[in-house]
Amino acid sequence: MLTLKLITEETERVIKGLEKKHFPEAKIAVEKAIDIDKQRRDAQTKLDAILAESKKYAAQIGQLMKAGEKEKAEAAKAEVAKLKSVAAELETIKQNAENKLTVHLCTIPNIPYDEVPDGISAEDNVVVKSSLRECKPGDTVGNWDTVPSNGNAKLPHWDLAKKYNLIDFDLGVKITGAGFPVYIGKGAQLQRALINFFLAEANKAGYTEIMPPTVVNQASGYGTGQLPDKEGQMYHCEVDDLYLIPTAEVPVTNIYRDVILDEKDLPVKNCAYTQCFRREAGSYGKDVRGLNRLHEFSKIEIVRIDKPEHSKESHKEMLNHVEGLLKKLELPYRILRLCGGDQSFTSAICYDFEVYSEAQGRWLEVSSVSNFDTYQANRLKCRYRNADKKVQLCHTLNGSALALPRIVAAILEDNQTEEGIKIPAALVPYTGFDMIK
RNA sequence: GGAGAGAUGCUCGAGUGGCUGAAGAGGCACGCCUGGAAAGCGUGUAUACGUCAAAAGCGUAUCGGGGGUUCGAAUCCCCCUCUCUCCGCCA
Repeated sequence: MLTLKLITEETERVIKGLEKKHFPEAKIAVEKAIDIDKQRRDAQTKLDAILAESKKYAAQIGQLMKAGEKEKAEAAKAEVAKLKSVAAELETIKQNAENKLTVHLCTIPNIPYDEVPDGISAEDNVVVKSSLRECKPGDTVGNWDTVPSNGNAKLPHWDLAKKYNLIDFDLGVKITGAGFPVYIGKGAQLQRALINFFLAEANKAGYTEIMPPTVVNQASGYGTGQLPDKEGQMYHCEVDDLYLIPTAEVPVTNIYRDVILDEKDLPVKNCAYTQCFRREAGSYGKDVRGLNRLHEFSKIEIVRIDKPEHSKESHKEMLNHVEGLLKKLELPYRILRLCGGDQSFTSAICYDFEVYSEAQGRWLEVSSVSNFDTYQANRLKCRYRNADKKVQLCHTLNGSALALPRIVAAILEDNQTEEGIKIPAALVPYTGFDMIK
């Protein structure tokens, strides 16, 4: 959530930012936050004064009792009793205001950086780079050319998966349900190879590998912002009140919940492979066929915690890392800078990576690399002590590097030949085979 | 799952109702001392919120979390969480 300091000190900038994100009634929301905060502070100021007074009485009573002045002590007790009833009232007001404020702040999204382009929908996202052609300023998803055919990509991956017996979607339905595919033989090996490849690349780039739990408690869900609003998107184990993680971001970022880091420990660079679970309630149709949208999938996530003045540099490094992966996999890709309206609730700036699937005739999103500025850290209470010993909020960043299913889809579709499916050279040391026949 | 013990600051550890945000030790930082270092000596060493234009200062809260008793709680009571020991079960 946004800090109150930012909202009260830079109100206009916050409102403008929210408008860029096409958040409805930005001004009202901001004013409401300021108003509740004022109620909160008023209550605390009054409450503190009363508590201070009753503390003084309490100390006096102690002295009087020792001195044996019972009557005076009783009189003081009566005074405290009066103060206490007022204090209880103020305490309730303060608590209510605090709760209301937190709930309200959770409904206000992060504000975008200046570099974030204006725009409402995915059509307005700016294409900043592509492996297919030079990009000019002003290139957007909406005015992007159609991709020329490479001539050999005919079958979509769900047909290829069947043809080469790599993935059995029906078997997944039998065992669990739609969206839980069963990977078989070389299909399974390809998964394992990709996981190892992505982890090895991340390790090379200096990320510390973490293997976290894939089930988390409520506090963690709140920490990274999945709760309360995206509750319906997570699988919930009700008996134990635990949630299956939708991304490794949740457990890995929550390592730093309620933590004060030392400046010398920054940037923190972690990576993690986990299975990810998403209910994807309400998404059906052709866009979700095959591997395009699953309830369970594998993903390698990179997470960084950094000091504010270095986070943009960190973000750049993450973008380069992800781009490097796509280059090594020889997949046609493009990088989008998301516009204000299409950006996620919590990010200050976000780049999406898409790979082109010729057989499907569409771009598939394979990674999102975001800088959350202090938005997530504020909720997490992830802070660091700077050189002046002052405690301040960190910046948090994360990105997929990478999510497997759509990468698998693209590898299968884009590399299909008469002889079989060619495995990208960089991956062969990990698969142990260079063709799927 | 059953029985018992416990949870105090960066760490260890004292504290069973009254200036205790918390003794003492260690660590760390800074200063003195030294040719340099060690030792020694001195000083400092939580967070949040409020107040203030701001800093200083001051106020309030916090001894696993929540609630209660009391004029007053780290200390007493209740609930929860976690850790340890023993038993049971088990990859």
